[in-house]
Amino acid sequence: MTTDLAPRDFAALKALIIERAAVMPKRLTQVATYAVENPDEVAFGTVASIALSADVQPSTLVRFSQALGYQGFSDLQDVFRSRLRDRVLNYDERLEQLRGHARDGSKASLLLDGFSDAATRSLAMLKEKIDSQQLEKAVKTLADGETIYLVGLRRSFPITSYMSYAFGKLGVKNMLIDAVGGLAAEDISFATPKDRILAISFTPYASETISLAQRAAVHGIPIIAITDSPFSPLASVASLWFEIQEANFEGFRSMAATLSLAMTLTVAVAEQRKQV
Amino acid sequence: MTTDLAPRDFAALKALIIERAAVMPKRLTQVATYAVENPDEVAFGTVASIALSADVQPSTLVRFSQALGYQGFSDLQDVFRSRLRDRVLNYDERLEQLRGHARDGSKASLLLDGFSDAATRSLAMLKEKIDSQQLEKAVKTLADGETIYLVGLRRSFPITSYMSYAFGKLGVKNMLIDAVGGLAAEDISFATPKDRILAISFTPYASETISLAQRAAVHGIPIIAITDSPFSPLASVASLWFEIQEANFEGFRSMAATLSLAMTLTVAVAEQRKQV
DNA sequence: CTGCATTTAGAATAAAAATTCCACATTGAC
DNA sequence: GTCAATGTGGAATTTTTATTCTAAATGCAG
Repeated sequence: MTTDLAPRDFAALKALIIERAAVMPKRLTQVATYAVENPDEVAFGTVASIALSADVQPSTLVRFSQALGYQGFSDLQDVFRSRLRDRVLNYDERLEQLRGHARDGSKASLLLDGFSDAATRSLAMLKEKIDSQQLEKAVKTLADGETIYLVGLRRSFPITSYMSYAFGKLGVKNMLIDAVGGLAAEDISFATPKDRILAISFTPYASETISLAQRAAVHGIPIIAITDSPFSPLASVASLWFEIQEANFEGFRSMAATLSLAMTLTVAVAEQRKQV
Repeated sequence: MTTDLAPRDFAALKALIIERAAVMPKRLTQVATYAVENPDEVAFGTVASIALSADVQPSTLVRFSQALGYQGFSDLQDVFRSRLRDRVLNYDERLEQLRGHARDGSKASLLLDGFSDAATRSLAMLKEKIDSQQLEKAVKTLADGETIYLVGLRRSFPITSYMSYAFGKLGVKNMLIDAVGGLAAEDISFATPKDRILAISFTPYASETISLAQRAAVHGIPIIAITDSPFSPLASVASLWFEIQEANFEGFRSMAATLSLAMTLTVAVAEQRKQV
């Protein structure tokens, strides 16, 4: 029984099990059937619990694993777990792969690959995370107001500045808050509960953004926030917030997902206003 | 420590963690954040592996679990595992949900899909179009200079403003040219052939960007350009230029590819400068 | 049926994991 | 600054879990 078999990914393992099941002794066939039909159980269970539920002895599971070329049951279980893990992301491996490329390609094109890869990943996550009802609600809230104040500094500033530009083109009254000359606080002091605030901030949260949002919340101005964690100080003051996790590469976070969401909000709000 | 808390389903648990995180001691907050951000890791890992990756002691994980009303870590882990188990079972359900979405035709989520699709497409094209040698050359040119002037208005301004921010963080001398107070022309008049210009412009080309670039070209200042066509007025004055075609949706062009290229240039230039 | 090889059950053992405990550190009230 | 209360790190302990081993059972060729 050589160990040169033992696939590391679930699809290959499943194929192997099905193929080998036919020529295995009785109890091992039983395990094979059980494993293919209850992969979740195999992924999460213990040797004892699976043995019980598949109606075999614990040792049979170990023998089964070894018959397939694995070192023991735990080894085989890893593959079953990877199936559940990979569904979402598996990016360390891909990053490693990217590093591998480094040798042939130039340093800069490696970076380009990395950054666009991170962006693609971010976009994929975005689709999964954003709830359409919440999105709808945010659009309505923003469209119902008068002036939309756009608050975002540092890394988030490109986003708000884009929104300001697009809103301008689309005829939506807005005010871009920037820190030039420390005027931020004054700019926003004109805001009333009829207005709306769109605040964007990611770790490490810019203190100006946070304090601005807090002040606005006290005055009863509705805040829509885009941030990266439920623990963000923005989440607690916002009337509604979106969580966006941007993939990062070499410590630089993508902005692709945030930008897509920002464009969506911008266009949707403009269209909503037109209809009224 | 009453046990009347301790939710059995993941959604409730997540909500509880988020709520309680604020009033928990330091290390427990740390675990809370980690758990919310890495639910897969918590589902699959062992106390030891999770502790390592969350940078706490194993015992902290147990204390955390108990603080939430669970008997121990294993008890809490069960709930994290249920999330992955359910996801597989809910597969059909989710598909149904998706169909539902289509029917109610949430306008905003259609937009979101459209914009993120466009972004993904742009990124795919980017990888094909950019030549690594040219990229390398652009990096070298920019890194060799003194001050890098970043020129981009309107739709391109978010890009240059991001670069300016990132260059600042990375210690690369740069000057962001914006149109505030019409100072653009003056700002750039200080530039010498030792400096570099990075100009970004897409149709319809902002006239200020073009004229600025032309003036700089006359003074012999090397220009690296990012634009969308060989016929762009930027292409003819630049010493080296990249063509980027951004996919668009409803007339709004993505910026994902441009941004990825911008990040690449930024980081690559900073690294190059460090080496010298 | 007899003898040999393979398979199996179940207990024994080894390994790994979770949990507890306690000394030390930190925080906040006075 | 001192004290008490609370929180923390790390080792010790307990529990759970995987693996190995052996005797018995089963199947199969002759």
